[in-house]
Amino acid sequence: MARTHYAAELNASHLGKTVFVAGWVDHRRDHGGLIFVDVRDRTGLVQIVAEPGNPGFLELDRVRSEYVVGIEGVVRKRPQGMVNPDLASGDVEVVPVAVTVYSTSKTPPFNLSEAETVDESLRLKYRYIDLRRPELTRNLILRNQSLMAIRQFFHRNGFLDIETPSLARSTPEGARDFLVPSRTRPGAFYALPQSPQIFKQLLMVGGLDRYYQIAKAFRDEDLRADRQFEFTQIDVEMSFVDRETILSLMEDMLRDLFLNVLQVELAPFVRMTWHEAMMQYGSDKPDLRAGRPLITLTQAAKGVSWPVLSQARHVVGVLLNDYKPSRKELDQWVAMARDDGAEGLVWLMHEDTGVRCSASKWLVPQDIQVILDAADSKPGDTLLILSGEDFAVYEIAGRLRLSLAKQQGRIESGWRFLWVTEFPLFEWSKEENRLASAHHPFTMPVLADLDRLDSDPLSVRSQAYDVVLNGTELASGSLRIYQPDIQQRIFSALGMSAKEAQNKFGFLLEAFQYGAPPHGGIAFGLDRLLMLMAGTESIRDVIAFPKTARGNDPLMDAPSEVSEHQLAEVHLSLRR
RNA sequence: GGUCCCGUCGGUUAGUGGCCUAAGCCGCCGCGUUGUCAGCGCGGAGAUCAGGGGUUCGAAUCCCCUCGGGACCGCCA
Repeated sequence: MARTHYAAELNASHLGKTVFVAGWVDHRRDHGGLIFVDVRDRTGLVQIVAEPGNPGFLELDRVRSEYVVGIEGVVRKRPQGMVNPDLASGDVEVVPVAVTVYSTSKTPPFNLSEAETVDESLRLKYRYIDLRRPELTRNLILRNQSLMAIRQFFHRNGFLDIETPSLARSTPEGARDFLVPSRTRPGAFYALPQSPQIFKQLLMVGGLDRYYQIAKAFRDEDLRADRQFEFTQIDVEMSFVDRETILSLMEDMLRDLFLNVLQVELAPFVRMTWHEAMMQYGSDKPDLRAGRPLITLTQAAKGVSWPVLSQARHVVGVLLNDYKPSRKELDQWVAMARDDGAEGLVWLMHEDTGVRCSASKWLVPQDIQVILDAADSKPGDTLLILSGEDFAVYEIAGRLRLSLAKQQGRIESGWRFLWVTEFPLFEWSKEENRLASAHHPFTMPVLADLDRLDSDPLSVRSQAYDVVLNGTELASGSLRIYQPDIQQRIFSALGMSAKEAQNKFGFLLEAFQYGAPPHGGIAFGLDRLLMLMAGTESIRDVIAFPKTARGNDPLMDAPSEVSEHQLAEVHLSLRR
């Protein structure tokens, strides 16, 4: 006999029907003459009840937690007062006609009901048990619903789902590659793609026009709560479009996703340039939920008598509306700012009767008034001020703003999406002592900035954009370079000789000589997006079989050693 | 590569130099229980205190190393 209903589907509409439910024993309650068994499947629970003389009584008497059972039985209404409002099927129960025990189970290594507190590596080792928990089951169902909605959206909009290789070529720039030794070409290696970036650009040259893929990407960098070695991207590329078309389409995609899966209507996304984001939030991924933006006080401070403020190139304020901190908190914040690299932190407590200020020795009342006015501070507010020569004071102020909001529970709820645009094209790599691409080397510069490519490359803006949600970077994209000459100039700005560029990206430069369309795209971190949608703290909660923070898989015990024979086949020997 | 935290019955916690023959709760096993749903009652089993080395009359407890786990910094175009 086969399953006729899922557990949580059963309700008063099935009264009197004979059904077949199957699943795992969640819990057994034995009253001697009366046995209750909760059967669990991926939808939830249903209660089975049997009295002595019931044809399934002896089987139900011997089942234990996590046994696998199939129950044919009749749905009946629970007696008066015995309804369980916490269960979807709580109005009814099933009286067995026949009970089959398919599998027994050893005592589970941890209690499913208190798994939240159990060491995660143990749960990963027994992931197949952990997955039976409603929370994880729900996350994987959410993942499936999301994938379906996303695929349908792209299908409706004329995109082609095209697969790209997992065995690719190692490329310079970017993250550390996962290498795969070649058997057929001794001493050579494939690399697992850090993203399908180059392939999707070649698809545009190939005329496929609108491409998307739910693709695995691989980066051999240290893991974090929101980072795994391998992760899933929603990868998109389009030809013959302007930036606006891409941004509004992707906004539609997310709106469609949230409406379909979470029944949430998203507000239009906020837009700001990278420069605005840095000035207002000290971050390229602002969390708009964490209170008001930073306040630039540089101009106002010019007039005060204290050189620490008046002479500083940057003076930034964090205003806490209607908050009166304790002395201990103030000291803690000063220490926090110092630890973060600030030279100091000045605080002003704006009270009805006057102002208390940590720098009252140096600031006359008139100075203080000028600053409070510039910050639009009202009595009851507290103003924190950082100053310095380096633009980094904005970043320090931004982190302070965020951690204070968290500390004080001032993070608002909601889905605060925004676009950050016009990122710098380059950033300075201290490690390699050269320019590096901020996004990737195929990003189109703002053409008006191109004449500064040699004289002031760090000021060159790019036509790149990010989607940010609640302080998390969800997606990154750009219009791409499709002109070989511009691409060559970028490579050389990155310190790559023409010969080197030819050697590493010759195939791409060559492709662009055979008719490259203008194109651009974006890639979303699907796991992070799902993590936020599921309301969890780690992307491991939305991945069926994740790895630990050190990149181990406790379930398969990967990575593992391999035999000498296997090594020899791929022409490797281990260094001692 | 770095900083910090953690490792005690199957799970989760207590124990921070002698009172530890290592305690509680959940789970497990046995008996009893006809309306439970975190079932209840009674009884029982279960721990070389992650591993190794050291200090000490004496170590779960202090020190060192290794292994494993977590968070963060670096890194993640």
